[in-house]
Amino acid sequence: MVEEHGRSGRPRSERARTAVLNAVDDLLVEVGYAALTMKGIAERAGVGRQTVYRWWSNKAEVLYEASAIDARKELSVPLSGDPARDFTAYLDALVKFLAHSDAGAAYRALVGEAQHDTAVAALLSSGDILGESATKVVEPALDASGSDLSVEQATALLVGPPFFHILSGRSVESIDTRRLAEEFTRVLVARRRQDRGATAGR
Amino acid sequence: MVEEHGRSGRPRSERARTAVLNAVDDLLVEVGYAALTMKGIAERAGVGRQTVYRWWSNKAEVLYEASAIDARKELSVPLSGDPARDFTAYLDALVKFLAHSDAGAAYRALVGEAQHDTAVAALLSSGDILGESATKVVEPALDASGSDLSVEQATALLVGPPFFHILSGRSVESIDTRRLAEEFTRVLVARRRQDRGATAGR
Amino acid sequence: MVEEHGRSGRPRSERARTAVLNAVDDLLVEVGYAALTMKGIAERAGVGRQTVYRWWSNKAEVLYEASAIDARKELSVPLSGDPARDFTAYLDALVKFLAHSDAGAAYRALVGEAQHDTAVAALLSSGDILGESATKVVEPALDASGSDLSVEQATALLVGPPFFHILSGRSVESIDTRRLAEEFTRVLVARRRQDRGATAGR
Amino acid sequence: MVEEHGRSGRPRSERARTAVLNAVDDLLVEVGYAALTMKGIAERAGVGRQTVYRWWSNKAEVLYEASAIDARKELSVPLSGDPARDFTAYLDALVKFLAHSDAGAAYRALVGEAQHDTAVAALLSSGDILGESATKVVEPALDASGSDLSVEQATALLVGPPFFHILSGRSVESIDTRRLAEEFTRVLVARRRQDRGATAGR
DNA sequence: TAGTAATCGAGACGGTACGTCTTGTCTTGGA
DNA sequence: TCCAAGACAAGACGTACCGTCTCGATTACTA
Repeated sequence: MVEEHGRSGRPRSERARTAVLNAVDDLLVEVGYAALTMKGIAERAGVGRQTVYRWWSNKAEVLYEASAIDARKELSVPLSGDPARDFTAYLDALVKFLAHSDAGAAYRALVGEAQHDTAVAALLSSGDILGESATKVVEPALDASGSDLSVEQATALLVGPPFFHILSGRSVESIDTRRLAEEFTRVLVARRRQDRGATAGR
Repeated sequence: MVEEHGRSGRPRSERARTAVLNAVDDLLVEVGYAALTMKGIAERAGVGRQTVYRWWSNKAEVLYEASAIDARKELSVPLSGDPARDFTAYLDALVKFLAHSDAGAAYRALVGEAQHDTAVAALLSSGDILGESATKVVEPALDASGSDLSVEQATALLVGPPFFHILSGRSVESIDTRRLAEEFTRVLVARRRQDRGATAGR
Repeated sequence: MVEEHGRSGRPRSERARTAVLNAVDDLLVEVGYAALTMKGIAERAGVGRQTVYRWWSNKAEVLYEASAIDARKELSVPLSGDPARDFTAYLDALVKFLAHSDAGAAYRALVGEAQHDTAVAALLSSGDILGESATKVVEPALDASGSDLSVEQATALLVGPPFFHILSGRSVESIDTRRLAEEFTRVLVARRRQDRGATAGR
Repeated sequence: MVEEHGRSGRPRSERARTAVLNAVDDLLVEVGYAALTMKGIAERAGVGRQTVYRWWSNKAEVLYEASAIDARKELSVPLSGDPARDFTAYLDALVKFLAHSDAGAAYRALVGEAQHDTAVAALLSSGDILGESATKVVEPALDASGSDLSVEQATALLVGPPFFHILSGRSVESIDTRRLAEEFTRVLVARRRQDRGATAGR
């Protein structure tokens, strides 16, 4: 990929860009999301404030760019071919991400902000980190199962319970990922067995 | 319970209290959570700022007190005795609450804030609105089903999918509450049929 | 003197009155005039705020009542009959009062406040502490000298120089009270010698 | 002197500076010193509060900068060479300044504040407006007279009486500047006549 | 090689919420 | 009627951050 920018003028400083992203990473851990400010980011990065505003319009955007790669990495699990095993592995990764990782804390903060800031909501929708990662695990099994659930519905069934558990402040220890994976598997399979019958009334 | 206040001194003004709660209700709808400020609340209520700070330590507390009653009311559904029907009714109420009501918008904002503010997290935990309302619907059916799921696990299975769907910004229309209720019912029942067998490997 | 008050009702509490005056005395020394507040006075005195406001309308009034007696005492010097000696004694007392005593600090603060608060100005005029004390020393000598200066003019000549010196922040050490007394004496005497002559042109 | 600012960064706005100084001038006349607030100054000047605080630490500093130039101008009198005439002219200017001018009201307020605020006291000492202006009139005559009074002592003798008169709230009309100038002249001269003699006892 | 133009760091700008403080008034129960 | 306690509406305090702006100083591409 060739280096290209709007024609002439000084090119964007890669040094400044990475300094900002690192500063956000550090500050999120040190002071938390609430105390994270554009001013603080710029000062920590040793960068002018205008430079931050030039490339990101608010702290959510910086944070998103700074944590999205880590998030995707942490939510990526190798597929074994055994659905139940893969679901369990994914749920383990998901719980670890949401409840214990820095990138997960950033993600939770962004989801929180998105509840009352449409710009942040759009940002999160543009790269649906949780949805994409879950889809990779769910889609193959869903196709094989013959279930009539949409991928979206299926991922919500898989991701929803632990997501709710953690975001609503319940204890992480009481999440039984193996059991959740089992129940999810059963839902997919059950659907196949009842092709003609139970859902006829709908 | 007798009206009692710390012995001497002017008693708390009920007029001021309700003015503040009403102001918060109004302002949330008018300007949104982000633009909701303690200063703005006080001014709208025609109340001194000190008076607001005296009884609530931040906007989350005021908002919680102002919306909790509405929230509980909106999430309360009469039980018919037919689990599947009750689950559907509850999920309908839940979706309507989370996605369309003012109290639900307040609740989502508070859940968001709780992700990076432990005080708000504690506040929400102190009166677990979603958990309590779901428990009323889930517990009777769970007891009758003989399933070994804990109430907490079961409510997460019921509430999690739509909760995730809405908070992660997916379209509300694609939520099929009847289908979710069905699957949830199946999970409870399935467990009973397999008392000896499927879960033995755990 | 008989205890009298407006007819019926609870009589004024002498305990509260002295507690307030003592509190003001203490607080002036401890925190200074700027940090002296009606609230602070009431709390320090263990008295309701309304009680303070009932009897004094602002901190200047309380301070005036609390320090006027001390002030008068500190500025009262016994007359010897020798004008120069009496003037020196008075000036010594004046300098000590203005520059070093607590009552003097209170007086200076009140004079300061009087520059932009007519209520305080009226309060100070009502009991002209400096004028009265100076008059006691100046008037006898003035009468004896036969000078045509008014008492007011003469006191200003005596009190003015050290008053200006201290209130304008000059070093107290450079005040030579003996010399000031001498010059003042000379002014009184000189006037007599020139009854016919120098002032004819006026 | 070259315009220099700390190297980089946006330079100080002269527009904001003069707007603040003008606002203070106006507000002092309109609302008085007591009701003069940093908030009010900023709003009147159409300037952010931070901008005011950035360059002046309290209202006294702003007021000092805003009125010092006027004060110096009002207290500057041309010298005729005739001491008595110059003293009278100076005293007239002084009385007019202290009792009737806006800059004088500001000065009196600052002197008042200085009685209980060491920062203001230091500010006034740093540019001794009254002392400097008086010195210009006193020093030449003092040198010529051969009196052993220090300049400081002599200025206190000249300035003190009207200063005391006005700041202690006495009527301005009863100040006889011609007479005060005469007496002051006499003090200087008297000293010369008694080089050997009267002061020997000291 | 000079000119053009967008970048960079720094930091002042107008604006506004923060949470605290004091003001002077009011409303209790008790003396 | 007074008193202590303390809540009330009002509004200034000094600080923090917002997003914009204006500097001088780089750093490329373009002519």
